[in-house]
Amino acid sequence: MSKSKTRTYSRYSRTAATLLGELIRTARKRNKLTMQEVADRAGISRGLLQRIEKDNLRCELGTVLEVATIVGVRLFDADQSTLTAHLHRTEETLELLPKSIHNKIKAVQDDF
Amino acid sequence: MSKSKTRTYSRYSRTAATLLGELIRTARKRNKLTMQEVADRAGISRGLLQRIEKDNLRCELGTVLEVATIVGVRLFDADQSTLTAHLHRTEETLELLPKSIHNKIKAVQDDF
DNA sequence: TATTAATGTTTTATATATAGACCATTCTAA
DNA sequence: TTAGAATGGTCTATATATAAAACATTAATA
Repeated sequence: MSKSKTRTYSRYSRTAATLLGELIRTARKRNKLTMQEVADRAGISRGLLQRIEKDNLRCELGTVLEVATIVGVRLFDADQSTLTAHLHRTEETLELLPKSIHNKIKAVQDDF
Repeated sequence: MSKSKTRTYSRYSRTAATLLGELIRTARKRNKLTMQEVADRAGISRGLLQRIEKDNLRCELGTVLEVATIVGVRLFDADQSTLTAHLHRTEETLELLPKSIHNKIKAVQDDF
């Protein structure tokens, strides 16, 4: 259950989500696509696309990514091959890092 | 209901989600943070963070953004002020575009 | 202006993500 | 090596996102 009703998001997350939604809407219009058309291609309802282009924090990441891909908005500003290469490098880096983190001292570092 | 059980995602979306998850995991380890610690800060369960760092297509966009922010992964590779500026520009662009798209000819353009 | 399509919005039933508990396994530090 | 902690995975109840339909409003084109 939890108090998920009161879940809040940081300002950065909210701004990022709003920007992503508006980028999607702009790209859709640039491509002269109807909301219904994009929704059909993405396999989602028009209502959901509505929310994605507005306050899209409470949507599945997968559907947002799918819609973004359809209208041509690239999350990482990179094409498939670049993305794959980036992925490989990240996996190599991950190999070098410890499998698990052990924290004896509960260091509170709210520096972000 | 729909056939959501069979929902599929494009390769680009899957790669992007995997990359995002691994970037989060890498950043978390770099910051010497336990999964439990990050989950607590984000206000989510450890199990959900597990999925976010793995196959995170079926998670809320908001929680993914929140976790990314906490460990220092920036979706748009930009800080708050840059993001806000970008948002304003996008909104100005949106103003110039037509409010609605009218498509008489159902042009099928699967060029992405 | 009139007509038609696109968009905005609400409601309800349903599918599904999430929390939380639990247990197994793997890793780290002593 | 071993003890404790972190991680991986499963299960169930619940909260919530989603689809679909309906209707109102707004905008585009003839």
